[in-house]
Amino acid sequence: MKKYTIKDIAELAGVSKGTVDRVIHKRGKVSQKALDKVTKILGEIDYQPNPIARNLKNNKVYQIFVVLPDPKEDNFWAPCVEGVNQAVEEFRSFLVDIRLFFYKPTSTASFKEVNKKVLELEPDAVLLSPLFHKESISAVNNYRSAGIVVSTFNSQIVLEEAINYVGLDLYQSGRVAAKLMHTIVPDTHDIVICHFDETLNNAIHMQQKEKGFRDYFSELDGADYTILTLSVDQTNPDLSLVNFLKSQDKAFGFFVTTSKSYNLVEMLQGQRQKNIKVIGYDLLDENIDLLKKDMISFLIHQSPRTQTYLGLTYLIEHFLFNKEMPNKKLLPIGIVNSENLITYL
Amino acid sequence: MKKYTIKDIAELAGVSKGTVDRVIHKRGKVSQKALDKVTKILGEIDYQPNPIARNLKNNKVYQIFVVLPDPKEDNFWAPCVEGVNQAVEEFRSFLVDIRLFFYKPTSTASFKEVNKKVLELEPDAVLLSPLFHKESISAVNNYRSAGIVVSTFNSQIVLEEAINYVGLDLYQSGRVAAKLMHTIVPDTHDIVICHFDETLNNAIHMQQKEKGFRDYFSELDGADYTILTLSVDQTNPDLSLVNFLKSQDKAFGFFVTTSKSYNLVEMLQGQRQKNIKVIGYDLLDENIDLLKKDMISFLIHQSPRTQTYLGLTYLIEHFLFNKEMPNKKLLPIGIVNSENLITYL
DNA sequence: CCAAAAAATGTGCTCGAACACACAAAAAAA
DNA sequence: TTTTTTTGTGTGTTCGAGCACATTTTTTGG
Repeated sequence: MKKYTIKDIAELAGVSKGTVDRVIHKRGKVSQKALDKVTKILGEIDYQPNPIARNLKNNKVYQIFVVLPDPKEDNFWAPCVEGVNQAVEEFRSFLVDIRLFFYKPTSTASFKEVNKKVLELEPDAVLLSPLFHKESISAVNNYRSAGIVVSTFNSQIVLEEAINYVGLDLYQSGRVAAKLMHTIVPDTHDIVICHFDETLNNAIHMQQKEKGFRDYFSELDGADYTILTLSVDQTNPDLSLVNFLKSQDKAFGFFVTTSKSYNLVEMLQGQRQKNIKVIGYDLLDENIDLLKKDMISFLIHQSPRTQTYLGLTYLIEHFLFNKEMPNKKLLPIGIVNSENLITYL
Repeated sequence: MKKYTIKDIAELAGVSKGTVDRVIHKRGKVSQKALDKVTKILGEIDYQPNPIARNLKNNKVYQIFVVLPDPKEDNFWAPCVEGVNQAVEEFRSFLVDIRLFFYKPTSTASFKEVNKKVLELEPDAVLLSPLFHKESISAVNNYRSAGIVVSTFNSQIVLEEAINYVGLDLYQSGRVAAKLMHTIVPDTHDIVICHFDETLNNAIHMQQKEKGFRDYFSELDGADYTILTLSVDQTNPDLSLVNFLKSQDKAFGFFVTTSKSYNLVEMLQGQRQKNIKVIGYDLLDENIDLLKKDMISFLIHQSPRTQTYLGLTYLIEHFLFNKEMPNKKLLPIGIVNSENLITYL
């Protein structure tokens, strides 16, 4: 349990702490004889440099910038800001400077602009929500060539070199929804996958979720579900399919791939159909309300707050304490009903 | 964003750092004039002592001992040990010494003995699983009068002074199970609450869960469920009620309040009754197996691994970085089905 | 009024790692 | 052999907080 210091090693090897330091950091200027002596000791004991002392001398304020959509434009991002604030609070007395940068979730131009600005400010690390796939890859590459550490959250992007990611396995979350649907809805119901979004930003998101959902049912045997896909552009809602559904007296199960379940429920609420089950994503106030009223059966929790909080924590502890960062942290896919809801808030 | 040091304050107030130190730590021996000057500056700026520098001088190896049931006796505790190991790994290079102490979950004598041993070793903190209520209170009091910090996990005990706790709200977890049962089982089914345990250690546990479960249904209107309670002593299983259930051709929903769902399924599997739904606790291998086979509908995850990991993290960061410990950390009540299972492992 | 006691204040060292710099020893050039 | 250069080694300082101890200032009592 003894913790060795550089001084201890120096004494054991019969050299000075400067020499030990040079050996450890491979700074050269060490004779073969001295190198052998120190290497021998290092092999015998388990030397762990004291990360606290190391950082003390460093005495550098690490700048970590968080880039994400403006929660005023889409409330889904509000908990992410809370997660950031929690990290700020928790590391207030440490030498870190965390700043928030918002972009418009509907504008790739805004995304580019904000990333350009952040790049010019030369932070030590960026925690990024890579909403736009192509632009994100280019942004990440820019950061990297400037020697800036990049972590991502909420949606995964694929790059040659691994990139840190904190978030859900979206494909699997689709499967989770499917399993829940299968549990609460018999195959006499038709199942509708709903894509709700202002634009097609979330295209990859939604595709991954749909794929998981459909895969689950196609792997099923002994059950015959009909599964439809419905895309709704919120700004100009094409109600034809919805109207069709309303006209039917059939029972339905809806899987909403975005946080906009409440929109679907709104659209359907004129017609009081009893045999409708809705499964969606995210604990927005509007969704919570409907979950409590049993008009939504389950919500899948993407833990937005935890995503930014954890992402930041990993970065901070990496810089301050030389801790290793997991390069992929997949969060538990939370199934939320009206009763475990409060434990997630 | 500027981080002030004692030296900064000393210069601003026109005194020496020694005087500032005496003011901050209220060590006295300071004139009214100097005190006023320093207090004024302290009021103007936001001084946060650098926790890293503080701890450097301290240079103390903190001993934190974990007391929990032997996982060899009850496999439920194995993930707790993993959580401990994760914390050990993560803080390897810090000045902490974490040790495990096991007691027999069936023996209060063993519990007492282990706690006595730990008390004599005088650690700085103890993370305790307070399985036996009365004995736990006495153990906690002993630790406290010896100036040892105590945190608890997995089950809550009530004391005059608040005690740190990391774990589930068990009452609420009962309600979650009830909501799930209500979602998947119509009121033509009878519902059976099953208490499985070797001894009655878990009495409080199970009572809290049962209360939550029953409360949910009694608050329900427009549905008429019949709810029975079945206690099974595993060492000498009284099968009378089980036999009764088998003889019936009715459909049932079972809520198992312990991790022993697999025992129930075992007992019932002779009679292939289709209309049986089981909801239980904990991701034991046996339960996981049945969850995948759809013979258990949902498992409630108590996050044993996270409980010890978080409990330790709080203690370590409290000692090393003067971070505040939340005195009650209620973890999310995880609803697990066959698809989100892997995200919890 | 002055010495002694008491109170107030400042200085200096420690913790461990990191690195600059000074110095010493060996090797190369004169 | 002497003077440079090169290479190797050790010493000393820094970071910020905390506390022991030395020093200065003020107060008290004879």
